[in-house]
Amino acid sequence: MSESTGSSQQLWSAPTIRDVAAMASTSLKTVSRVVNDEPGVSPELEQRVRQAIARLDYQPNLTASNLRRVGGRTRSVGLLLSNVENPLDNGIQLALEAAALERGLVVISSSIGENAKRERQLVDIFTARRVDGLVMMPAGPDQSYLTDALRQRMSMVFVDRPPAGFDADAVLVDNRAGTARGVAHLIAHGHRRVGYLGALQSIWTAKERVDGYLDALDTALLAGDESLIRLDLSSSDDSYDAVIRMMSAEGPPTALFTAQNMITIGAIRALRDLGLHRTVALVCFDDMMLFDLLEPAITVLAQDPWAIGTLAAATLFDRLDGSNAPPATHVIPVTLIERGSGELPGPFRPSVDQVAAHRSDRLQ
Amino acid sequence: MSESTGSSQQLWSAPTIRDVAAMASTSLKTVSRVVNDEPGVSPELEQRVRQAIARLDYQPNLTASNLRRVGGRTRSVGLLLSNVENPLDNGIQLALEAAALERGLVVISSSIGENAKRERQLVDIFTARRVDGLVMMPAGPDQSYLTDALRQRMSMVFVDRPPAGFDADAVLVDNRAGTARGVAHLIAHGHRRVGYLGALQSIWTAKERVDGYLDALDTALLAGDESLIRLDLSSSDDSYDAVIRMMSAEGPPTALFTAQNMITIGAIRALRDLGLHRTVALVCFDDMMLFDLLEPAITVLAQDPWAIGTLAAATLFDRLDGSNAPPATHVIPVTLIERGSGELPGPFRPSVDQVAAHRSDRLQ
DNA sequence: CTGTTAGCGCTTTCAA
DNA sequence: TTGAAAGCGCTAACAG
Repeated sequence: MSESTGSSQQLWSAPTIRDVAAMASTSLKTVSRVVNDEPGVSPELEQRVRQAIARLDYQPNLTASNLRRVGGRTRSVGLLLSNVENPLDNGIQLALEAAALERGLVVISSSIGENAKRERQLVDIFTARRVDGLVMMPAGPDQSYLTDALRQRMSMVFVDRPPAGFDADAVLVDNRAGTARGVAHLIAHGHRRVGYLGALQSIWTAKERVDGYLDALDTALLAGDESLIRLDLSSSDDSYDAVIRMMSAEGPPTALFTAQNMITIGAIRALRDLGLHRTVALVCFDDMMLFDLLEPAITVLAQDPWAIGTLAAATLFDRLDGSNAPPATHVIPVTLIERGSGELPGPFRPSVDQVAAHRSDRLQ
Repeated sequence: MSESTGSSQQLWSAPTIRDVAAMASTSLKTVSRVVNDEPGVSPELEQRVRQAIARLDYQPNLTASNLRRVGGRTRSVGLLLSNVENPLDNGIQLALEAAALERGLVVISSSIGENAKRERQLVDIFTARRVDGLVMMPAGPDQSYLTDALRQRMSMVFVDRPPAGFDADAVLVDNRAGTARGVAHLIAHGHRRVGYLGALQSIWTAKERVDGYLDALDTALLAGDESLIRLDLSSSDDSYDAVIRMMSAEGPPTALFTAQNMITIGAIRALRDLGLHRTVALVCFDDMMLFDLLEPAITVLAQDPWAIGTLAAATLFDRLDGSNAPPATHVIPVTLIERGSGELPGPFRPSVDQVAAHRSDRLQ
């Protein structure tokens, strides 16, 4: 341990376990025992060691200890999200951090965006740091670059989107059934022309949701109409434009389903500007703060980020504890929250049957 | 490198640099050179080594390499936020992650909440992991547990709140002046009784903001009124109750200033329920998505999380690069965004002078 | 109870 | 251009 000459920090080095041992006039191993609360150190010696630790302001170097420790675990887990500014991602991060802290793990996180290359780059970085486990929301179309060999050293759990070309645990949401229910809700309220505004089709959830929309049309024996479907919207501005155009065209929809929160915001703006927000019904995938304070308040299919994050953490920890069960996929339900925008009536008065059918569906 | 027997992952170990050297029939050091792009390896040998790396799916162990490397940097930075679900925290995290990635650093993050004990616990955890730098939003009232010795090894930058009892770089926001400007805005619009709803006084920003409120009253030669001030609100429900009570009491305010986003949400709900949202003016600290879509739209003092995070990152990197300048505090301005709720007129018609004064103030 | 020796995976130093 | 040896800070295995 050398003193700083006062210039840059590199010149100063942290006290090591040797410095402590020297100051306490004992051996390296004894200090190690004290630091790790291992038994077999006399109270007097322990006292001396603790004093030396305090005096030197010694902090054990966890990365060095992990190197030799059995199993070589770093007690860290990686988290690869799409975008920390998204409420779903936040909730998952918060839940994982809470679960990890309880277990003495730290979370290393980074945002991928929707970029396959960056996904691989970040997986490499995390692998090089030897995280014990990885929770990820994959961006790329294919995860076959992940190998079984890698899985041996790093447990992996996918959230929100399943892996492709690689078999692993996943915690998903019932995008398809949820969307179908939301669209059925609009149909039950008398709508026959329901517009659909979807996100980038490269995203798995986006594809599932369109399928759910088509399912609902099928179930109601309604024909799909190309002019009512706009996909690959990547911002609220995209969505704004799409809604303006769709509502201004021939045979506009009487209701809209927006498949993601940024798209929803653009749609709300557009409906306002057209003066149609109290006329055209709206159901959205993803809840957001303040949706309940808009007029009309927004009817949504709400996901449960905390549940997703908590289940992902539990699944990961099972693997870390040595579970060898075959990979499983967990699906978390979404909740339809009726607030007004989705209950604006359509031109076809709902029959008692339809409403009843819808009600019983909801109870299920 | 031993094969797995198929049970648990601990039995399998990752290929090491030795395995690669053996397979390429060369020495350890040569492989190291190839991995680190050091010069002095013949093309043929390099080729052999790269093949072995690919065949073994070798990934260098970064933590092991950092152990011996000069300076001993782990190329990681810690981020301690208050709450990842807060938009300000998100923005800072996103900006820091982006800056860190560009520099080849990873970000280890965790949320403190408003708990001083947890703050220290997390600082210890990050110290033990030898992060090169730390960006933190302190929760506790005192950071004197941080030492100069520690600073030598771990650069520190505080965001949103300054450290107490320890001198370090900080990136703050002009909470006091910003709040004063927001309150002056209400006064200029004819209000004399402005209610104030504030967060936990244990939080530095909360204290600054009350002071700003009092400053504005002083400047306008208005007397403060205890019944118009509610502090230590910790949730939107708290805020809701406080507003209901304040508006139902004798001599209610004609305008409100809410000092934080959750408090704002409670206040908006309360005003709605009282049917006063088009009557009582409202200016808020912190912007949120959808504030512009409420009726009336919400006038806010907006912070710039990206600017805060980017500046914090730049400041931290300066230190990592060896800067020894005395610690500096940077203050980022807030922006008043007029949207309607803050421009609802009060009982005292503004004089031309007042409006003019206010306008020129805004230009500054 | 205490200490010694070896070695984790890698970089450094220095010699060939 | 290449490699052997030493050692980063710590724990494991095995002595005393």
